[in-house]
Amino acid sequence: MTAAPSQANDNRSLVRGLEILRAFKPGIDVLGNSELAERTGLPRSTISRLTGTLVRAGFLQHDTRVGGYRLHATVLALAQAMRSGSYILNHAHDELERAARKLNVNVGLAIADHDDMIYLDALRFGPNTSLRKVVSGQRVPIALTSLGRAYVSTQKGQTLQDLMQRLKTRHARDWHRVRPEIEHSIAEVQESGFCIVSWQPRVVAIATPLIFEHDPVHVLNMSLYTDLEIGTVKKNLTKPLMGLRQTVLDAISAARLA
Amino acid sequence: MTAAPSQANDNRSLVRGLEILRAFKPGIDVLGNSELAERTGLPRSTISRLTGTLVRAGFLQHDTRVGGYRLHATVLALAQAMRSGSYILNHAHDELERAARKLNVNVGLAIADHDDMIYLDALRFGPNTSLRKVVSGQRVPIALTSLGRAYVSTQKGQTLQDLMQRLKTRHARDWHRVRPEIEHSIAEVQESGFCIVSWQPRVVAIATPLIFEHDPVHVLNMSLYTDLEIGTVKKNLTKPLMGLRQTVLDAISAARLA
DNA sequence: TTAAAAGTTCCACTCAGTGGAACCGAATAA
DNA sequence: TTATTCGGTTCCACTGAGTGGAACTTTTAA
Repeated sequence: MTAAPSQANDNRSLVRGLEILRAFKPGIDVLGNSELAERTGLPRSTISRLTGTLVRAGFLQHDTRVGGYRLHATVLALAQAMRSGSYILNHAHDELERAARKLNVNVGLAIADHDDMIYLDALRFGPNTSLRKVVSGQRVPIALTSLGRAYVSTQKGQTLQDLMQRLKTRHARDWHRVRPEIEHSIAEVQESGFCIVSWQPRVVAIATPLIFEHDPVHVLNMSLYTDLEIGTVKKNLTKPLMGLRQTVLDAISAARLA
Repeated sequence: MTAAPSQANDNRSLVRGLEILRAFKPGIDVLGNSELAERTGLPRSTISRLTGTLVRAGFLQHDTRVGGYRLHATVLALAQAMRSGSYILNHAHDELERAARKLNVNVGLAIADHDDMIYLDALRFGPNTSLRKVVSGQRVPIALTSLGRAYVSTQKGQTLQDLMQRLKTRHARDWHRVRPEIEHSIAEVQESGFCIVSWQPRVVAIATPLIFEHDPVHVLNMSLYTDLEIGTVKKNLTKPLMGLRQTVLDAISAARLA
């Protein structure tokens, strides 16, 4: 998994504790001490002590049924704090929702983390179009998604080199295929401001970066299940996406003046 | 704020790092190093090192505009992992949603943390009844809410003593008023399985605890904005709440057999 | 019952982390 | 302009917090 870049003069125990937390992902709900020891490569005694601390601090809970740890609700409170503090998200949300409803497509806003993009907000429509589900916090790989590639296109110089290097090591197996795709997307963005990717069958996604002076790059996307040709989707979604992009940018710069 | 119970042989740096993260809450979006130093009582140099590590680990981001730190999207991913791993939440959610829609009231599921309850799930109806908002991760005080008091009613012996002590120190100022209220709620739950509280004007809430063998106590609640007398609300919501409670319990024990 | 696995506790060693002080740089005041 | 304050980082000598191997305990599996 994501090779921990840990280095420099980082606080060792803190990094290790956070590493333990990050070992939990959707699908990996419960982890025992020895499992954690395996994953992190740390001695069992060390893990035992750290998990103890994490439990007392309210970040993990012990599930006696299965004899392992789970994330505790404290992380929900943190997430809530994060979301409520992101003014970009706050000012964009209503517009995203409006667009999603109107066009009946999935609309998302994401930000980069390591070699993933993380959704800050995602409005999803299932097969039954009226059902709406809001997902945030989901990770998707930078290298394979429109979201991620739109992000890559905003990077340059050494940062870009480093990023590409990370992507290469993560997708070593099929880098020969992925790399030109990424480069194609970059060109696409530079030319027209967005890129289109279909990384899962029947799902087509289109994304455009939002660049702010003092904030990290955000990326906006739309996606849908469809049998249509990618070209047709492009024709249909380009204007809405770029329109939404402008709306969001306006809303935010307007909010800046208050 | 919540007096850190830190003690035992906890890993010091880890506790401190987590403490920094927990310093962010809704309304406190940005914190600089010196502000953090003040809040935590740690020397500035120590804070500086820890925040550095937290940034490199992806839990904080530096906002150059205001010269401070914000929580980073990694915590969203953690929250997502936590939610998707909570089988109680997963099996309850659809039922909560159904009930909320049908009755047009707010429905929530929460769990205890220190002297707060944290919503795992909360389906909210604004003044315009069709608008639905899903909030999770919100904290509400145990001592003042139906949610919290229903939780207190499930504790006993030393655990209860400790909890009450914590509540007392937190609400020292009006403990003389709060304490009998809590005790009233406890009696209410023991007698009829739920309690009713109105801790904000025009908001009445009713809550009932869900107890599982190997899992922490969860609490289910319903609430609404109303001008009705509390007795009327009680009459209207008791059956729905206890019904929902049973439905959820059934759904979960059914899921256990799979 | 025995064997294996998971978890905790112990303890001597040592280096990771600490925090005071000095230093830097930006913003504000004079 | 220069002085001052404030927030932040870096330095460094000190030391006890944290480490990890080994021993021990508990649980699970066979």
